[in-house]
Parts: sequence; C-alpha cells; structure tokens
Amino acid sequence: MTVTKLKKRRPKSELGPPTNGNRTRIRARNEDKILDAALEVFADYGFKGATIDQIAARAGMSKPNLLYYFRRKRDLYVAVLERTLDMWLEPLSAIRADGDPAEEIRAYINRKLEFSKVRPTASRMFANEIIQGAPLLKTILHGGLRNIVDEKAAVIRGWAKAGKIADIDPYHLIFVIWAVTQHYADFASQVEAVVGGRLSDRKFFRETETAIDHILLRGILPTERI
Amino acid sequence: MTVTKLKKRRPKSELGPPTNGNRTRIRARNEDKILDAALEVFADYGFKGATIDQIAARAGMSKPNLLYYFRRKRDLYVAVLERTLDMWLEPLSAIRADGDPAEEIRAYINRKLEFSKVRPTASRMFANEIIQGAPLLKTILHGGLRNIVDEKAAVIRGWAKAGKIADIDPYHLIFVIWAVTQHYADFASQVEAVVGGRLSDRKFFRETETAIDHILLRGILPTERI
DNA sequence: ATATATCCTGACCAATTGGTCAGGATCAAG
DNA sequence: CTTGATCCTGACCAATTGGTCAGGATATAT
Repeated sequence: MTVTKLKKRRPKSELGPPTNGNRTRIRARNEDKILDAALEVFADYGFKGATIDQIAARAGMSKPNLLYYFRRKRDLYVAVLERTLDMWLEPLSAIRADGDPAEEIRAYINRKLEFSKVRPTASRMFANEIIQGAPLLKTILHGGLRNIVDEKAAVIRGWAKAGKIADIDPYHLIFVIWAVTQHYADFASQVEAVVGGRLSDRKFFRETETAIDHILLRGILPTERI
Repeated sequence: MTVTKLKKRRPKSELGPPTNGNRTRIRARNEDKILDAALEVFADYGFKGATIDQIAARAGMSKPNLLYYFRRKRDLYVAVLERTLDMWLEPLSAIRADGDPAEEIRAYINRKLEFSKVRPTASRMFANEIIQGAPLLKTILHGGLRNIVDEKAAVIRGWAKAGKIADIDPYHLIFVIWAVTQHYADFASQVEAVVGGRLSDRKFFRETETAIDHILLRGILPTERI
C-alpha cells in the first residue's frame, strides 16, 4: 500500500555499496584488497595524510570504485582498525593464569615482538591513532581493551603476591612490555638509522629478543650487585 | 651598473619575511608564539593534519601574518623539530662515563621520564615524525643522533665489560629506555584509558618511576629466582 | 617630523581531495 | 537468452587549504 512499489529496482543512490545479505565473491575479494592497501597507506601517512586515491591505486582500482565499497574515508579507516585490533590483542589474551609465571611473561614478550616483526604496519597504524589521542579508538580502549588488561593484570598481581615474580605494579609491567616490543615496529626507521638493523633480519631479531628478555626479566644491573 | 637601482626600497615579493641581520623584538616574540603553537598542533594532528590556519589562530594572528614569518608550512615544521631536538637529546648527552654506572643509568631513565612529563607534546611530535619514516628527520637521525648514541653506547659497553652492569647490548639498552619512557608521553591517551593516570599527577608519576626503575634495573623475576 | 624598514590584513588564487552521479559493463540466476 | 542485481567508470562538484599580493598600519631611527 501507500507509495507505488512497481519499480522493484531500488534507486542507485540508496543502495550504492551495501548489499542485501551475503557478500559476493567479488565484493569479498575487493574489500580485502582495499583493507590491505588502506592499512599500508594509513600507517605511512596517518588518517589525514592518506588519500583515497593513493589507497585505491594501491588496491588496483579507481577511486569511485573504492568508494563503492566504503562510502566514507572514515568508514574505511575504522574498518581497518577493527580488523587489526584482534591481532593486536591476541598476545595478551593468550596469557594463561595456570602457566609458569616466568615462562608466561617471557612468551608474552616474545609473541609481542613477533607481532612487531610480521605486522609492523598494523602496529604503526595503532600508534598513529593513539598518539593523536585515539579520537576513534577511544571507545574501544575504554571498553574491550581495558577489560582484558584488568583481567590479565589481576593474574599478574596474583603471581607477584605469591612471590613468583617481583612485586611490580602489573599495569606498569604490561605498559613496559608494550612500549619495548612495539618500539621496534613503530620506531623502526629510528632503530635502523642508529644501528642499521630490522626485525625482518633473522640475526637482528634474535639479538633484539635476547636483549629485551634479559633486560626485562633479569634487569640491567649485574646479578651480584643485588 | 646594469639595472636601475634608484628605488632603494626592495620589492615586496623579495623581502617578505626574512630580515637583514638581527631580529626585531616583535619578530622574536612572534616567532616564539608561532613555534609554541605549531608544536601543539603538529603533535596533535601530524604534518598534513595540521593547518596553518589552526596554528595561526592558536598563536593569535592571521594566516598571512604567520606566513610572513615562515613562508612555507614545511619551514615551520622543520623549525619546530630543530627547536625541540636539543631538549630531546639532552638527557642522553648528560650521561657521564666517569659516574657510577648504576646511578648514571637510573638518572638517565629518570631524566627521560621527566622529559615525558614536562614536554609530552615535543615527544609526540617526534613520535609522529619517526613513525611515518622520518622523511625530514632522516638526515638528522643519521647525523647527530647516531654519533651521540654511538658515543654513549661505547661508554655503556665499557661498563658491561667491567662487570659494572649486566652484559647487554648497549644499543638495545638505550632503545629500551627510550621506548619505555617515551611511551608514557606518546601513548598517554592509552595509558589514561586503561589506568586513568597521567604523568602530570604527582602520585602517578612516582608510581611510574618506581615501577620502571624496578623493572629495568632489577628485572621482572624475583631476586631469589636468579 | 619624516622617511624607511618592518609588520599586518583582506581579498584572492590554484591545487588537492573527499564525495556524487548517471550510465555502461559484467555477472548470476532462471 | 533475458533480466535484474552487482560492479565499475569518467566527469564533475564543492570544500579545504597552502600560498600570493597590493597596500595600509606601525614602529624606529635620524
């Protein structure tokens, strides 16, 4: 009833990109290519610095075609952030309360460093966003991230209370681990300028891992000195 | 000879901002205000994200007036970077080879954390630049920074050889200290989202300093365990 | 007081860029 | 093969923004 409904074809302006239910093969493939390209470009230039043209070119398509899948630049940006957030959090989630404390922490450090090696752009994209005050991530930070950090901090606090690790504030412990491991992805250009090494070099990766494990787990001072 | 030189007044287009020799009082004051404003805005939005209008407004002047002092956005950006570089490097420079190693390193860590407290925007501005590959800082990184790091790394290596500190690669030691201390400035929004603390709070600053000193100097594992 | 250098402004321009749109090409189902 | 949905494109638009410029206001030295 009401208005005419003769034309089943929905008007162009209305549908645009979004589809009815399930995604087409073409759509799935193209969205993937776009998200990959967008991650690179956003990580390199930040939200404002990146242009849709750049991303589209990298994804091998025209700008209007990209806009067909993601109507707004911001939509694309958010999609990329969400897509990488799980990977970013996974190493922390994997900490087990019933494992050996020292080993769990060492494994966590190494997982984070591994992430910096294999997904440096994802790390840099988050870094860009957070440094600028996380205008879009803010809700996520207060929501999911905060909860999982609280949970794992409680676990670590338990270990400290039990004397399994030193009596350190668990939140700062987590921050320190984030800071150190992410540094090698986010500030890679600086690291490379100073020592000429990249995590993708097996040798440099091992050196880095060794040094970080040593400093964080055993500290800078010599054993005898304590 | 050659062309007429009757008009002593140099053409507007030629002089524009630059002055002959010494800076005027007005000029000095305005350049200062501009650089202060620019630091804030560049730190918050990055090079491309910042607009000259924004910076001019924050400095309390019109855009053409700002352009009168800094003809190009890039000139201004570089000027800000150079202005803060010394402060950024100073804590490292202050390390003395003839001091007590443990105390020197602890003091260095604390100086860097202090810097993150009092000049978080300077820290964030560098972070933005370096994350994006340091297109403009690159030469500086390879030049001055690299040299001073090499110098201090040699000092630290000497301490390690003498058994005054643990046998750790000095470059990674420096990177770890940078990473941790700068994290609290660069990723302040994340830190605040998770634990609700800022370095500007005296209490939180002390907690942070304690935790960092403990982790870096004595390590995460309990003493008995070593 | 006056002249000259410095400082400041409104108006303006051109390049970039996010986003739109009408219509054509292609695909998939019947 | 037909038909409707999906996919893609060239042309275009409007807002933003870095930068220019002619000329007026102000300071400063003599």
